[in-house]
Amino acid sequence: MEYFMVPAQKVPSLQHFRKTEKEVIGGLCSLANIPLTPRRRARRIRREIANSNERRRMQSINSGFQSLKTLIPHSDGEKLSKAAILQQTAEYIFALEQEKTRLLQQNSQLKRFIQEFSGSSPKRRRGAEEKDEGIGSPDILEEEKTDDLRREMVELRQQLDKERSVRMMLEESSPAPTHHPTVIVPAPAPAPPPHHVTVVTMGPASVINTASTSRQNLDTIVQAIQHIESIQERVGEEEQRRAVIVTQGRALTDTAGSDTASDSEWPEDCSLP
DNA sequence: GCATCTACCCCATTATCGTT
DNA sequence: AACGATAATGGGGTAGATGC
Repeated sequence: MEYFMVPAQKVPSLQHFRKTEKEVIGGLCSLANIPLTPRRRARRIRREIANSNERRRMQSINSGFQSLKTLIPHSDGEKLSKAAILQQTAEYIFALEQEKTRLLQQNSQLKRFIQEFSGSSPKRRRGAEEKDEGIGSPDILEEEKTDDLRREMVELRQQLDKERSVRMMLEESSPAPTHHPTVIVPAPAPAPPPHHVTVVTMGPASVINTASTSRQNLDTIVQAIQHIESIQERVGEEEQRRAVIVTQGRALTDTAGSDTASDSEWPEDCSLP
């Protein structure tokens, strides 16, 4: 994180970064020891960088899938393909929306009951009595109405308790959604113009954005170097193995004419001018 | 305005690995 | 062995930035 805190004067401009990038690329080529024309060499490096970027992109997509997986109810250790994760997420959202609608309806129903109860205040009741005077027995009607409401209230309360217990059961059976830290992928927001950007003039978020972009570029190059190094290592190991075989006087005749690992690794580059 | 570069996205292909 | 899922890779398309 120290990387992001460097004072503006000490932060190299992207122009400078490009220069160092070229140096790194030059180093990469010499490191790989590949007999390439400069154009092909550059192309090769660009491809490595593109591959690294693509790898990172896929990783971010996968981390998104993992985040989704933690949010949908599923049993621990259950294997879910990406397609299954998407489908189940859609189903889960649909179910949640339905439940929300149902709860909202229930809520408004309860509100209506409350209003009716508070509405049947002594004052209003008295008025009703005056109006109904002589027509029948208002007290009995009022009692019936109250009984009905009471019954409905009890039913609703039972329904609510039932819902609650079902929900508790569901929560216990399915793992609680754990919010693992997800890989934060820089938003595809247009990056500020490289040459006009200094850390001084930008807000903290922009600083992090630009710095993280540079950091990512560096990471990409480092990954490319590591990739080429690993290829070299494999080639070296292969050569060592062959040397051992030769010194032991048990060299295989077909080994001499076979392609090297590097040949198969760089087919296009070595076969074309 | 145009050519070039770069980053990003998308797709097809291939390799690998686990499951049936 | 067949099959499905996934990762890696190569290559094309495109939008935005930049230099001329």
